[in-house]
Amino acid sequence: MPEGHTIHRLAQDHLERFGGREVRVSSPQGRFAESAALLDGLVLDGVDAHGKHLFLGFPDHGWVHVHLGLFGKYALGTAPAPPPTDTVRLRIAGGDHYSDLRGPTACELITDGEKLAIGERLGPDPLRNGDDPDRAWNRISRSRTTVAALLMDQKVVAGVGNVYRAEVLFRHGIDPYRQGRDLARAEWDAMWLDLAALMREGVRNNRIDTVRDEHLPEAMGRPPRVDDHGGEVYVYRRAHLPCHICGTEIRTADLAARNLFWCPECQRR
DNA sequence: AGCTCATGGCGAG
DNA sequence: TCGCCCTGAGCTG
Repeated sequence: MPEGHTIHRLAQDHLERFGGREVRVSSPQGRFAESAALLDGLVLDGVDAHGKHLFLGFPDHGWVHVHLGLFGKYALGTAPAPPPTDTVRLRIAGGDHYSDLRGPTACELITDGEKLAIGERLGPDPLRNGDDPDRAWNRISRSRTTVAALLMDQKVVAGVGNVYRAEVLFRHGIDPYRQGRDLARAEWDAMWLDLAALMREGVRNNRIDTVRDEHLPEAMGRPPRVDDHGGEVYVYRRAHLPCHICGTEIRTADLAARNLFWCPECQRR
């Protein structure tokens, strides 16, 4: 489930559970074992999240940089931690809690400078207070690339993934194939604000819900539905099903090696 | 038991 | 644009 909201939630959860505490750090799977040994017994003294990147800080040892990629998952739980299975790349344990990381694209010990460099190549993140949507607008407004591709480009906006992309375009009635330079300033400003609100709710609930109350199935006189990824959405993974608003068949296509979903009626050029 | 697919991203060409 | 890396769930047989 890793889009930006997942990472910010993980940062929050790690801070609450382990922040300011000595922690046991290990790598049952082995690929992070050397670094884990360096950190074992130290105090976790800071966390940060930017887009889909998570950073766990240790005094004088820099940061553990985690990127979940497509498959990475965290399992958080209360002590006693279960016997670690051989796919746990990173286990952190302390107090009454443990955290197991499996399948990440990145789990590496990095310096302050390396952390800064990662931040510098990322666009503004709707979940970071003070991040500036103008930086994204500068890219978008000059680009012939489709809005759908721009939204997934982490150098343009950090933290948006395939679900938020599809859903925010639907909520603003924007054809995913429109070029960035054909987007109006007001449209981008509205999408940015909406992303910030949706993703904050995503952090709170630890899932993605994008359907407005008045469009929920019950309000529309339909039975409640359970979506595959666990939230209420308009178009994501709803290929060939009727649009909740207009009944038109939701379309799907490949775009930059990812599945795109949209309603051709509600989202017109 | 084996296949396919998934909310990512990187480097080679 | 393609192939590749990471893991697990949900099929199929």
